[in-house]
Amino acid sequence: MNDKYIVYFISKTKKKMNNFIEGKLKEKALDDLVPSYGNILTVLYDNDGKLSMKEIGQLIGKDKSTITALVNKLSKLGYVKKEKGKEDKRVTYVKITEKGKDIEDKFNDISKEVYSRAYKNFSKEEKEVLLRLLKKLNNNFDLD
Amino acid sequence: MNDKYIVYFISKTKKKMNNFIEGKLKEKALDDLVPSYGNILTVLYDNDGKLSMKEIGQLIGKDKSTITALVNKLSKLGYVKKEKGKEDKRVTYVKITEKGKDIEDKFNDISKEVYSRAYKNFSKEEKEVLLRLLKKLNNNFDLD
DNA sequence: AAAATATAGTTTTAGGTCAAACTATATCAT
DNA sequence: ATGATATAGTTTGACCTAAAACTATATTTT
Repeated sequence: MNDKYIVYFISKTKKKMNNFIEGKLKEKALDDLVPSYGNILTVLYDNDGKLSMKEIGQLIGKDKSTITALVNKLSKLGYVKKEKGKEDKRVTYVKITEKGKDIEDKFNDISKEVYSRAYKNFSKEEKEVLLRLLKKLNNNFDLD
Repeated sequence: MNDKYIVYFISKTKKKMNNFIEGKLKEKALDDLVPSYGNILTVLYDNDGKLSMKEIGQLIGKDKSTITALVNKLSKLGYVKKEKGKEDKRVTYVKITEKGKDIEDKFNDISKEVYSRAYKNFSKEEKEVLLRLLKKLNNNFDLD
């Protein structure tokens, strides 16, 4: 087993996690949603149902133009709505709708399923080590 | 630090690795290439410069239609050429060209830079643990 | 041997993602 | 205060990726 597999495994794992989440969304009849939309709903749930476009981008780590595309889609589907800021008119706030709130439980279930699948057969210690080393790996690519 | 960050970190790390490789490709004046093309060249270098489309797909973990697109691009750029199989006419072989061979050294350099950056400040033991746990994580998403 | 099935690859179509150029608004410098 | 700069978002265009439908060839079944 060679060092070079790190890139391969990261990439492969990411794809598998995504596929897993997609499958769960289908199971729960949320088939108009895909994982990236889920990310946005999740950060909204975690932040009183309201965030600016920029904040969403920072929280889910995607480019602002991507956020525009995703939020517009989510808005068209009725899960969120956009609202111009009153103090600062450059800002656009994204607010969760009733329809969006209605599926929060399903999302939490999926989250739990993802993490329990991910950490199957992991001891508490292994979980901590993996997360610590992964964070370190991630930080290594920040230098200059 | 919460369990749920595992998905975020995997995803973030993947993107950063990709950006890093892209930067290196630009540095070395290989700006007509992007990381996914690099993967194909790398597996060709590792396999006597000749593989079928299907084998490439299995080795780099991408769908066959993606392989068609990438190999066609690489072929248009002159780094590889396609050749119909003689025994089995369904098979298409991809062979590396002289131009493709010429940049092998640069690729190996980039590989080394990626791994040494990834494992900066990692002890030998930490490397092994990370790879082992990552592999386990990856396998967990295979179950049924 | 003919029909059914499997396999390799391509085409089509669609979606996520980002960089760059752009618009609108806000803040800063002088 | 006004011109320069910064910031929030959008638009456009490009690329990677994959699913589904399709073509061509090979293998298996009967």
